[in-house]
Amino acid sequence: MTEKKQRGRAAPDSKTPAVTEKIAETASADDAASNPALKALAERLPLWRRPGYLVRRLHQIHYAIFFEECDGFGITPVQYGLLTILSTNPDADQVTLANALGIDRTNVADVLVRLEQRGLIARMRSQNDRRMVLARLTSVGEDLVERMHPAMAKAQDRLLEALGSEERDQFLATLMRLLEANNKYGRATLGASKMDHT
Amino acid sequence: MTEKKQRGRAAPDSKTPAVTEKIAETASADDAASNPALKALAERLPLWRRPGYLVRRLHQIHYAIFFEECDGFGITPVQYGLLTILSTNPDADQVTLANALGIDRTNVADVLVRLEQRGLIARMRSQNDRRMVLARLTSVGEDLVERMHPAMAKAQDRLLEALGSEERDQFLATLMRLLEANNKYGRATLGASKMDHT
DNA sequence: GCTTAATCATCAGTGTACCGCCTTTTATCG
DNA sequence: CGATAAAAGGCGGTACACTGATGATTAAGC
Repeated sequence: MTEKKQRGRAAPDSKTPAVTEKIAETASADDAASNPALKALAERLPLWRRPGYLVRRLHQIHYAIFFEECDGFGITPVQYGLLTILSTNPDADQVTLANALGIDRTNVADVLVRLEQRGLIARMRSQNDRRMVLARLTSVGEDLVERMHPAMAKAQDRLLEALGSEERDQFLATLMRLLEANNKYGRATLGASKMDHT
Repeated sequence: MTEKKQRGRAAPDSKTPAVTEKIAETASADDAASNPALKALAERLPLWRRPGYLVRRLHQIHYAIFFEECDGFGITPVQYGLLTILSTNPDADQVTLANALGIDRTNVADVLVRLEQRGLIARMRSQNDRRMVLARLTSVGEDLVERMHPAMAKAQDRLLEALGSEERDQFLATLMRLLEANNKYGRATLGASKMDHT
């Protein structure tokens, strides 16, 4: 029955099993509530033991902390990441930026539009290769990157402040190891190592 | 022109410097490219050393792996998380679900609508408290939770398969520690511990 | 009982993130 | 040189994630 993809990922024709009949509020409803097989499954691998779930939660917490520290700048973590890359790699095209940031190229375009509207970056077609649109910081953008850096750094610190320095280092090392081992997923393959981040 | 909020989030009045003037494509552009102060900042705390950035990347990788393993089911990680909670807590209202999942209540409503359209859950107003909308799995939903569980579990394993068992345990322990220490962010305060997840 | 406050759901709006398809431009091959 | 392939950007669509505001219902205080 295929059930197709979800989440914009493909799914040009998500018809799904075509079941829309409401449950009868009667009969089997109660069995449903206490299905022992399901309970056993959920207990064997509960939410809070699924690494993917934990990582998603931590990601959201970082967002919250970031906004707490960086309120007033009106910049999101992704936007600041993009600005950071532009600060060391001016005149980068969107594919390069996507690889460096590890996000999708269409998403990079979206973010760039917002940053351009705010006057933080400027975009123009490359003269060498007229397919490419190059982006660079404006002086306003440079200024903002600099002024906002302490707040951003504070947010990074706060995310891990519950850990001892040893555990923190270990955690970061493991994170980097995982990223390196899985650096093949998504439309953007994370080519950060190709840039001068050394 | 105020530049409004970002990302819907707070910032009740983040007016930011209110700059929208485009750069003149002339003059100071080249200085921008090689601003030494910015380069120093970026080198002091590059992207790949920012825990928030690393966590975001890992989160995305989990998504990619999840879809690889669970393709054909058309279920996202969040959707499966919600179904998992419903499998042990039938007839939960949306606020309870939001707290258990650690996501926003409006988001829970969105996800529930999609799951209902696919016939995996049923929703109805509570008779005791007519403000609440209760959700429960349909038999189709129960079936899917069960059939999909191995693929989901495989995705969880694959995320950490690059680690040795000791490092994996350490990583999970640290993740849980961080979540516990930061269990106060976001509109959902993560009341998972209040539910029967033990 | 009536006013007020709290709670739950929903709507509108913004931002991130991804996919598939299409057009333009460049590179490549015969 | 002309056809074809490859690369870059853009568009439309879907799913998450959260804020703020509004309306309905319940609970609390008088």
